[in-house]
Amino acid sequence: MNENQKEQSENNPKLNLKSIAKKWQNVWKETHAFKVSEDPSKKKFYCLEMFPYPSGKLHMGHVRNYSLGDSYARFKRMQGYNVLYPMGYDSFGLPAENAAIKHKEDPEEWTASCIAMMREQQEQLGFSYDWDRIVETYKPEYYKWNQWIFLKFYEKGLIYRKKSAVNWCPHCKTVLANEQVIDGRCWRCHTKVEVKHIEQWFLKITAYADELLKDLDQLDWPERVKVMQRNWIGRSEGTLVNFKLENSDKNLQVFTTRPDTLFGVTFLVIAPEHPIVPELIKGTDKEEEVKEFVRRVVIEEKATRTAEDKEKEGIFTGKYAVNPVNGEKVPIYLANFVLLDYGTGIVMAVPTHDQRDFEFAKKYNIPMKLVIKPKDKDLKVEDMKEAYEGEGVLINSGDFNGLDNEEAKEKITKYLEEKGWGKKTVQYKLRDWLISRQRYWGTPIPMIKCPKHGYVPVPYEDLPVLLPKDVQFTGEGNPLKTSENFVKTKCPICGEEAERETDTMDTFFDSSWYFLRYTSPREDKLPFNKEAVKYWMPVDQYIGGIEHAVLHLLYSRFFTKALRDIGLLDFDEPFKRLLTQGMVLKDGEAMSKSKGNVVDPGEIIDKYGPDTARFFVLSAASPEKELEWSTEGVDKVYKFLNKVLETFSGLKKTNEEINYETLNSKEKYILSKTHSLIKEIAEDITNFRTNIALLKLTNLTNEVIKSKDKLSEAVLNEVAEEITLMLAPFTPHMCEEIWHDMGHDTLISLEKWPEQNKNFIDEKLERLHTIKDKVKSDLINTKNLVQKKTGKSFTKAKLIISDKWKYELFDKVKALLNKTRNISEIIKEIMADERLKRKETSQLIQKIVKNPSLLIGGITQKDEETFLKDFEDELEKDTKLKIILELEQDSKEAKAKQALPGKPAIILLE
RNA sequence: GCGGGGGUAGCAAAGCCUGGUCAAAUGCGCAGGACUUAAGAUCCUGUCUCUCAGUGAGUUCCUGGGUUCGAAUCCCAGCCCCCGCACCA
Repeated sequence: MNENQKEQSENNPKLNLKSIAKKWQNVWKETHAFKVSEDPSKKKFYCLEMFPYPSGKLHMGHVRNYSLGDSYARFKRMQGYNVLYPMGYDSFGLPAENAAIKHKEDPEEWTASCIAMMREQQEQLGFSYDWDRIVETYKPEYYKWNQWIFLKFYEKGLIYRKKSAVNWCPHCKTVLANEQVIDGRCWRCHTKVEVKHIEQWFLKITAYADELLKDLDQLDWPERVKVMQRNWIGRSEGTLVNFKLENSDKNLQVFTTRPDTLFGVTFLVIAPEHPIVPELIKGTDKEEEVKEFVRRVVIEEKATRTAEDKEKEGIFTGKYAVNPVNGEKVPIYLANFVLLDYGTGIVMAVPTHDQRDFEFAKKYNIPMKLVIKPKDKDLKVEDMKEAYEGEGVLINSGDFNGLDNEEAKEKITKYLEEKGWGKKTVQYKLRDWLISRQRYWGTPIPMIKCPKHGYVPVPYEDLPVLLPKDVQFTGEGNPLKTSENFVKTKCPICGEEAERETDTMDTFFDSSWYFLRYTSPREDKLPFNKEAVKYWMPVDQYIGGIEHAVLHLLYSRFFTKALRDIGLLDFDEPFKRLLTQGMVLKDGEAMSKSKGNVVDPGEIIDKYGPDTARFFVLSAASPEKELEWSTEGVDKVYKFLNKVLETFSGLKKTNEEINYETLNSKEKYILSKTHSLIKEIAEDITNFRTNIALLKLTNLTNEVIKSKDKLSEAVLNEVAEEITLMLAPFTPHMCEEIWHDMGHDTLISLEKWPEQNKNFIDEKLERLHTIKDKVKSDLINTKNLVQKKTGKSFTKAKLIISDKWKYELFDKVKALLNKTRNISEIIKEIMADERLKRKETSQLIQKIVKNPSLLIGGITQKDEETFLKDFEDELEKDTKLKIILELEQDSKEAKAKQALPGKPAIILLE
């Protein structure tokens, strides 16, 4: 488009991608086009995007996420599904509170205004949400149900309070869940996390560890997300073994996955912060020394203690334990590499068969004992440079000698169980979910602390416990503590003076069930309406970032299971299918303010309109992969869309029946291609090959536009209509405009996906046209080349489509086909003939056998002729050469030739 | 270490599941042409190597083997890259 045209199209409101967007957004709004309700007569589809934290402005990641979701929802709607496609805001959290501290703003107002801004941008992009179902977690009508669920979980014993070492972020001034600590740092601000020992509220997610693990198998999720969850849950089977403390009747219980090495234990190691340590060393001459060690190691930050390259360090306690199976006396050590919160916090060490124990034993000169011998060689303790962790046969293991070590694991465990010295067990890495937060902007935990009755739940009828307004934001301590009205209350049991819990809930609590709320957002008797949930849930397609692989996605699964066990749900998993979309990059890096490479969606919408932004973001990369932002790419899309709008909006709606027999080959070809695509595109969208779908559509559209003069009105209208329908999920505003212009009075957004007419599909013709392009370029090349070389100019060219050896082949295959249908046999037979031994031979045979009609001419004579005629015209135009097509009339050859047109020979004539 | 995903032309990126229409879509880059006073835009063509007035030949999809009439595609082994988890006993 040149400047003039550009101006024209921008001045002409009809052709302006921006102004039509507004227009159709208003129409959708006024007609409540995307409002849905439960309709048992229709199949439902629940399409969900991870709801945003309302920071006020959309970033490209949001645009990508929602463009994917919206096109999917729109596509499903066109396929006839009753589509639930909602939006909401995860609107509790620190930024609002920080704004309050910094700028003295009211968190509620601040949040509301951020939501308003964000929503406006979402509306500008034309997403087809049912805005009547908006869910905002900071509103009492939502968080009331957080509290309700909290109380239900509490009743069920899924919530408890305990004192433990917790992760404390000094920057956010709150505790964090394990899932929120990444590499020893806060997930939000990346500050190094410290350890604090305080009493906090926990959610018993570990009660569901096994089910959370097992049910992963039934989910249609990206493998890597499932793997991350599996790792996080970290199930391992092993054995608990009791070692007697020497000169005492105390037991030291260890967890091991290698009971087969039990006879090789030469020492025990205890986590330094283990509660047994003080009594163990009390009154011994090692007491001071050990205490000093514990102080040093435990005070060290969590992050560095568990770092990979951290050197193993330990200290002997002076005490011994007794190995139950052989009565051996083994020394007890403390060491920094043993973790209190995994297993029992006490480890049996077998230096010969565990690398860590090996290193530790070397460093502290502890003896070693070999108990497993590899099958193919002998080992000697003195020669060992590292532990032998492989398979083998047991030695030095009493009655178990000679057993295969895998077998020994079971036998030894069984033996321990019989003797009462140990038992089989399962360990998880998953820890209970700490949900207390010492911050203001969250759901108040509905508990009251009575001096007499301890923690007492707030009665259901008193919900919600509202966030007070009269609080001080000082940046120090929990603001809730500053509201006397809030803190001071009466005990629900005795009516005496009591204090409210001032901790609030982790915001991940809010997001763990919001998808249920969407099904019945105004329900006021329960968190959600059971019937509505029954109709809509589970979510059929969930779309969001990978960063929630073990946070939100794990918590929501847990909530679903827990709510099921309370009797509110009757399914096990919330999200059937998950797409984790890739990041949006600029210059190979994630967009960030500090790098200054942020592209603001607002500006893009302003400049190019929403359809361009959506189309680009969907077409530039496959959804799971990273997307590199490209200004030129956006320009190209913009031009393409303008071209489509310009060309298609001049057309009329289809009212003529197409008389297929009378069509020329170009028309048949375009029809065939369009109708093939109807199915292909639907499949591509379903499988999130969105970029491929758009690529195919672009190619087809360009082809149609290019050859529109060769198409009859009926065909052009028909094809344009179908293409517009197929583009509608992606560029809905433009398509509404075109649809309307064509003379339809319906909304294209609510139209049906086009139906494939199989009669229009002609694969051979499509092939023919592919070959045509090659022939054309060959001819032009040859002409240019020859003219250059010879200095002569040519006015005529003769094309000969013939392939002598193929005819021979055809005859032979035909003869053989009477005998057998076995491809291999036919091929072998024919390959025996030297004259026919060619690269393509076997391919041709395959084709013939699969489709014997080729032998009597697959494409009709008429097709061939119309095709060639078209072709002739086109060639002449492009090459300024008169083409003489030589059709050999000998029936057999002609038929073969028609069936399989090869690359023709070119003869130029002066 | 455990687990996941990859390695395709100058680059980016399809194809692989379901082997043959694959010298391999598409985009970028590069080259040539058309249109233009020119630039831009647009359109057309080419872009592994050789050959070339004639349907051509050779060598390719990380490497090496295998299956098959036929392999980018299936199987085995190896090399390399990216990502997640990790002193979890």
